[in-house]
Amino acid sequence: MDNQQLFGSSYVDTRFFAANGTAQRESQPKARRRRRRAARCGGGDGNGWEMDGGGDPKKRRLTDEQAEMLELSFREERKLETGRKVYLAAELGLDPKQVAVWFQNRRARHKSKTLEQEFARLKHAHDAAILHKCHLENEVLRLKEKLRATAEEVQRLRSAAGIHANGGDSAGAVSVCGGSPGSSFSTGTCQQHPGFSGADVLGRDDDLMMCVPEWFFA
DNA sequence: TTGTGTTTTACGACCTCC
DNA sequence: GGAGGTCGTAAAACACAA
Repeated sequence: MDNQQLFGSSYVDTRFFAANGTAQRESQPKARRRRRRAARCGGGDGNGWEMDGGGDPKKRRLTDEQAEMLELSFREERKLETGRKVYLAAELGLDPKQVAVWFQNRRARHKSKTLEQEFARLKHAHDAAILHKCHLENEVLRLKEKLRATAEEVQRLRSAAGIHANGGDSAGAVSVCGGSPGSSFSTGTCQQHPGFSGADVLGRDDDLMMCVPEWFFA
């Protein structure tokens, strides 16, 4: 049967038929499944229906051709107006209700697949964002360590030169925490080291104190 | 052969639009 | 009110491993 004749020019884009030979099915297992079924059933019961051993007539499997034509029509237009439904039903030897149900189920499958793809895309973006965050946190730690070493070096040089802190200039001073490494970057009590201002390079002291993740102190 | 998981067909309930 | 939509679900059809 000629495809153009089957659907009418108003319902089917001939591009789909042109691609029909290589049209990719949704998945390989489905194609394999249909092939095996066709081989077993010998292509149906002669009325365009495939029923296994007198199965429930209310649950009739569509033939490959019927399914394929419905698929092509679906790709043309996902909504099913009355005219097209009646036309497809007549041409395929189906009940219009079956055509409607097939389209409903097909839309559901399409939506499910779309959601799956969207989920995968968002998950990929999320994972990438997490990775980037980790890199940034590592960079912060590296810079903080560098700052601490520099401050210690300054303190050492001052001590060597006999300069002692007098607490005069607190504005813009860099906080260097004494004691254990655990308290080095905490917001706990800190000594002020006047005369050294890293604020122009590193920003306000508070910013430095806020960037360290909690797990660093665990 | 059978148990199990997946896909397809069908239906009912409910919603929206004309 | 009727037609067609989505959503959730049942059950048949099917594939496949054990």
